[in-house]
Formats: sequence, C-alpha cells, structure tokens
Amino acid sequence: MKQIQAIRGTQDILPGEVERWYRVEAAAREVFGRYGVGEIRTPIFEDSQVFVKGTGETTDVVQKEMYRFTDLGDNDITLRPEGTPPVVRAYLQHKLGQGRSIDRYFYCGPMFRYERPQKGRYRQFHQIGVEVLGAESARVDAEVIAMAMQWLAELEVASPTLKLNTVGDEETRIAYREILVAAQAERLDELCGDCRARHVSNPLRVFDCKKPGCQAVIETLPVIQESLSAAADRHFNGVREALADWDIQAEIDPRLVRGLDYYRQTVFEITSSALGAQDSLLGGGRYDGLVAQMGGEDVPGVGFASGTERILLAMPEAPAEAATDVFVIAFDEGSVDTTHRFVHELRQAGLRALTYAYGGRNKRAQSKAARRSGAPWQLVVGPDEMAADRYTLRRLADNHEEVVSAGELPAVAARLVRHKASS
RNA sequence: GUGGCUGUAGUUCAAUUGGCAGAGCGCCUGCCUGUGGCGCAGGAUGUUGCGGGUUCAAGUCCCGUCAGCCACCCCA
Repeated sequence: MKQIQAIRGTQDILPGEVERWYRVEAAAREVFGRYGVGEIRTPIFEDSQVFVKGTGETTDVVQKEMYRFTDLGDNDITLRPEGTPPVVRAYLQHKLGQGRSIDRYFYCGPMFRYERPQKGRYRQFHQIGVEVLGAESARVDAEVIAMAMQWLAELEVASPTLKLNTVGDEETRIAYREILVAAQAERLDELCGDCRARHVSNPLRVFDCKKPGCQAVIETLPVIQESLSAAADRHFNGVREALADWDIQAEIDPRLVRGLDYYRQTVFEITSSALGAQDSLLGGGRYDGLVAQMGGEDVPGVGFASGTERILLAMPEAPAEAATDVFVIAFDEGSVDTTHRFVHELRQAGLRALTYAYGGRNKRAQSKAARRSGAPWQLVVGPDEMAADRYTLRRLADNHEEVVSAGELPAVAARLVRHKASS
C-alpha cells in the first residue's frame, strides 16, 4: 500500500521546530502589544465574495490561486488566501468601529494559495499580520512600519531591508493611469502577453514584470511620483519624515507595486538577502477605500502581512531549549517504583520531570535518554539511596550536588529549578 | 501554470562499464564501571519514493507518476 503523505505544499511542524514558531508568535504579541494592537481570530474559510471583493477580482490570487469550492449546502466557499479582507469583514459585521476612532488588530494563522511550492512558498503557509482601521495620518503608516521593523529586530532576522513607495491616492491614480496607459500604448508591441493584458486590466502591474523586454520598456515609463496630487505628496512626505525622525532607514523604490488591488498611497516591503528568490518577509501598505468597497463607511486602513515560514528561514538557528527540568534514572529493577513515584511528585510540584525506566531499559539507555532530554538536573534512584533515604540531585553542567530525603525532594527540586530559571 | 535538478536505513551519505544493497552517526541488548556524551561484544532497521518497461541481471538505462529543491510566475 502506498504510504499516505502530507498534501503537496503543506508540512508538519514537528517538536523541536515548533519552539521557533512560539518565539515568532510571542514576539509579535509582545511588540505589537506595545503599539496597542490586540489579536483577532477569524475563520479559515469565508464566503468567496470576501476575497473577490476585498482582494480584488483582477488579482492573480483571486483568479488562479484560491482554494475555492462549493460546500454541501451549495455555498461558494474559499480557504482564506490572505488576512485583510476577513478582518475588514469582521470589523463591519461586529460594528467594531463604533466608539473608538482607531482600531488595531493582528492576526496569526494559516493561509492557502494554490501555487507551485518552493522553499519559502507553500500552499498552506502562515501569516502574521496587522491592520489599523480608522486612521488617515501618515504617522500611523510610519508606526506600523516601525512596529514591523522592531519585531524583526527582536527576532534577529538577517539583514532586513525596508523598501517604500507610494501608489498615490484616487486623484493621483486617475491622472497617472491616463499618462501611463498612453506611454505603454506607444510601445505595446515590445511588451509580453501578460503585460499587454495588464495594460488593459491593471496597467500599474506591468511594473512587476521581470521579463527583459518589458524591463526595457518599464525603465522608460513615467513614475507615479511625478503625478502625485498635493494631498498624496504630503502624505508620502509625512511617512518619510516620521521614519527619518525615528532613525528608520527606508529605501525609496519608485517601482515597488503590490499585487493586491486595494493598496493606496503608502506601500512597503521588507526583504531579506538571506532568502533567495522568495525574499519578501513582509509586505503591506495603506488601503483607504477597502472598507467602503466591502460595504462599510469610508474608513481608512493601513497594515501588513508577514510570512512566518520566511521569517523563520531568515532567523538564526536557536539553541534547543531543554523541555525537561529533572530526569530520574532507576539504577536497577528494584528502584523503578520509587523512580516513577518521584517523577509523579515532581510533576505535582510543578516541575517538568521525565524518566525512561520502562520495560527493563538498562542504565545505559536511561542515561542516553537523560542526555537527549537536555534536562539540567539528574537524579539516580538505587538501593543505597532508598536504604539511607538520601538522594542526590546532580546538576550536570557543573556537578553541583544537593542531597535530600525522599520527603524533601519535590520542594528542594522546585527551589533549585526556579532559582536557575530566574538567574 | 512553464522549464530544469534530485529522490538509497531514523539521519548523513556510499555502491566502478548494469553484476550479492553498504558505512558513519543514531537506535536496541549484554558485559563493565554508583551517577558513563567511556570501553568491549552483539543486534535490528530498506518493496532503493511509487508504477511500468528493456535485460540473463536494474539503486544504476527508458517511460510514467508522486514529492522536494532551483529559476520563471506570484507573493508573504
């Protein structure tokens, strides 16, 4: 029979690896908390319209990457490919905007896109993202970026580079689109098929194309910065000034364009040179208009999404944290019952205790298991100890020993372990 | 969705022109040593990713398929 395996592009996160995930998530909660951002959890699947309307009908994500199906009740369902539209949907559904002018949320969880898997790109992948709704100030854009940078710094991510651009407000985009379409039309025959299609559907996306022929044309196309409305120009300068004021280096990239339709004004991306082709750790921007697009008031928004797998790839290998405090070894068969009783008592006392004295494992096997566990403390139970009621807790790192009776063991061990944890 | 590279024990990797599937580490047992990253002796583990084909003979050659990786694409 064929071995059943995980679906292509999905993976198991195993013990020993999951601890690094905890670290990323814990740092997110902690750093985001400093900015007043609280967690929101939305369903993993939604009505497909959430993404068709939110992410945008013309995007590749919606057109060819969604896990979209009809359920048994004949509903059009999609496994979420990104986090922003569901947050906006929840924001509207629960009328979260009432009472507060600025709402800040982060989410954390799996996303699904049907793409060809590669390192740093999976069909089920994980994102941690932030959405700030109800603020139009450029300072909030800068705060969101500062928060992302702070988080990556705490995670010791390798060489993060912030790239920043503006795609203009509505007024800018209407004016710029005309100029851009005209410029592209002049050299349409030099563009690839995809770009000729984008020229009609979404001319801004032509900037994403990496084909040499298109690159040659792109070099000559007018950039949006030259068409910025006064308001958009002021906003972008506001973001840049705030970042400069907080000593955050930003590389202005006039051709940075995001692939989702809802971005307006500020867009940014943080890449890492440690990653190869899929080098984007995190991307985001402002999405004024999305809330209205999804049926709400005209509420502005700004946020980002990060790829957890990619952050993990760019993070240093953490030294393994011991998952056990005390490992108890039975010297012989006659010591096994006492060994297990001690383990039980240590656990009752709040310690992480482990033994390997099962089914006649010899001392050698137990000793190896103790080493594998990484437990800083070891206790051997043998006939001599039991006869004298004197047991030795031994710290492997420096051979420090504490001799205790059976009755004192849990309390003494708890004190020793706590002392170590706090030092 | 396109093109390419790679799949051998738990793991890292060998296996000459097609010729008996192996090693290190890890794992298990015994001996030894009262607290062993020791020593000695022994042991287990594979439909060589899967399915076909060529051949006296396939880990090796051919076809298909699945998976991973690289580039494109896309994006976080």
